[in-house]
Amino acid sequence: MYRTHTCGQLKIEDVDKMVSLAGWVQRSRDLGGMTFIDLRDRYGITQLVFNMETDSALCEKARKLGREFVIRISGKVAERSNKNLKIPTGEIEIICNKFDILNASEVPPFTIEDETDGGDELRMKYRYLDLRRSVMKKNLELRHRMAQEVRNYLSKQNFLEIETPVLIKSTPEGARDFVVPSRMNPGQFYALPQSPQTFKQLLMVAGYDRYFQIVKCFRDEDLRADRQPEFTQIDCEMAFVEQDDILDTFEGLTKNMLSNIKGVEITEAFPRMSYSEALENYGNDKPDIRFEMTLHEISGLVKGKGFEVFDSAEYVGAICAESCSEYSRKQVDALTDFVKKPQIGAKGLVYVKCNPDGSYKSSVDKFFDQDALAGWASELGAKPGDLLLVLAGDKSRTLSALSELRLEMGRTLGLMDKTIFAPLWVVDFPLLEWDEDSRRFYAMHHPFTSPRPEDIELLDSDPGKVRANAYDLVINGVEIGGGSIRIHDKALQQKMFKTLGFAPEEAEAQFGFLMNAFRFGAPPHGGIAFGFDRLVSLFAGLDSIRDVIAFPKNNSGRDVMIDSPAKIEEELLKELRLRIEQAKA
RNA sequence: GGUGUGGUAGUUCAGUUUGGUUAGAAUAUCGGCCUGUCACGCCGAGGGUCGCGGGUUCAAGUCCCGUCCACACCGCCA
Repeated sequence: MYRTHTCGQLKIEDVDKMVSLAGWVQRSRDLGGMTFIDLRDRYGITQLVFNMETDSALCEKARKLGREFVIRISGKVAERSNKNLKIPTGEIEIICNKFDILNASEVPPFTIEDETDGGDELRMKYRYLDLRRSVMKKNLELRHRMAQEVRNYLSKQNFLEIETPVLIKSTPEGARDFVVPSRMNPGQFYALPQSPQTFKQLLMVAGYDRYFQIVKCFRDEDLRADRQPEFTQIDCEMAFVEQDDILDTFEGLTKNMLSNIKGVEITEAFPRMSYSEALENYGNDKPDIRFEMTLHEISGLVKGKGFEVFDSAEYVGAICAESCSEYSRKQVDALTDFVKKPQIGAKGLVYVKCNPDGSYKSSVDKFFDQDALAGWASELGAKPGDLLLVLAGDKSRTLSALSELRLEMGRTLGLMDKTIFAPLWVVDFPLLEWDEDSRRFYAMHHPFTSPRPEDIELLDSDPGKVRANAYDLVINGVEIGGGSIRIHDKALQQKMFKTLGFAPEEAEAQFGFLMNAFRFGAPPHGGIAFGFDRLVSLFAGLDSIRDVIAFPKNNSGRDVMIDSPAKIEEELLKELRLRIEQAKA
């Protein structure tokens, strides 16, 4: 037996017990006459003590132990004369009488501490060392507990966890697929699922009316801090339900998780906001409602005063930053630079300082008198001491720039408290999105999303106006999940494919399996999927999902630890009947 | 595909604006001293392809061009 206890286990009650422990040398403090060693395992840290007077040979040996050596020790638990109340085992130490080095360690390339000196790249390359740090351990423990909580909650609600295949087929629409060549079927490829979408719908047809799965999904698109090529979803589907049934069920799940994991009790119902409301008031479809500072259109108030920028703009909108009227020239310039960044894309920024004395000072005083500016302030509900920030231009770009500006101000003013959770449902998404490049409509959610019944007739006349039975769960400005009521009728599904520009044969070839299933009694159904990595990182208070994934990939989709993706043997290519076309020099 | 930031000791960074002596700090490592430390302390030492390639110059970490890598973002992500 390697050990009798773990390094987080022994307490003052265990004094005088003879124990053995195994773990890693976290740090040693060599005082000459005696040496202390912190021994670490998954469960904690226990201090070992070696004394020259008691056993000089053993103590000498202990002095030579380096960081991250794996050792096994035995000794007697003793009460410390100087207690360390900062750690759970700080009242005791082990007076060692024997130890073995199970494995020595080279000096690690970075320190294994909460505040490590290692940069991201190095931590990724030696991920197994990074994961030894207790902050990373906490993240993975949180992830585990959250997964358990999901399984418990949904199982109690009669959901069945059913696995779906990973080798499936590529379909048009949506993200790029990762593909896997088939050796037994030369020239043909499997695709990895972007989500188990069609399979869970087929499970509904099969009568498994409540399905869930914590499942890997794959999308071959460019990455971000919150996007990995492979990521995990809490994927669900329910039959014989309407939108409210799904929202209620997953609102329950979310509240339960917040309560049991974070100790955050939310008693009232999550607010529901339409997609168009979200755009008008927040400038995007995933509003962070931890703070107000909503967008206000003031086009009507500003036109026709001879200020060309406003007169020629499709949309003029503003936000009100509370208590910022004392902003210096430098601070306003910094905000102007912020909105003029290419990613934001505004041409400039107009400000109005609502001075504490009730007067107004703006960058457009030449065109607007005090009364006009007072009118703007009143529209935005601004008080003396506030600062109005105004952007103008074409509507969609200006809304999104105002949204970015609002978030920037929220960050600056400290309004984004990570311990507050502000969830809401965004509903009534458009069914379709026009794409200018390919001159056709695309499904905003996916091609199986049901239009709202009252909008179905618009499918022929004005497809862009059709609203979908689709919904997103947004928490603190992060899109945590989304779903929809699906089409369960063959004719409507065919009509949908037609609107998306699929020829009937094409639709049949790509999605015939689903439409065939709809011929045999498909129940009304719908579902939702939560981004599990995002949910965990939100609960952990992190901005990147990489720290809640044991072995993530970098910005370019590479795993720098195992160095993948990588070339494969010529022999293997041959077997797969694949030839690599060399990139042009 | 694009925009921005960065790449200097094992590591994290300063130094680059304005080219000029032997490229610094912290931390880690190694050696010495130290019997109650817990981020131990004190003394000392070693440690550099300034990402890579080219150019300008008497002289390049510093200026110019190219390139690679990392990170953040835009496009993209049903």
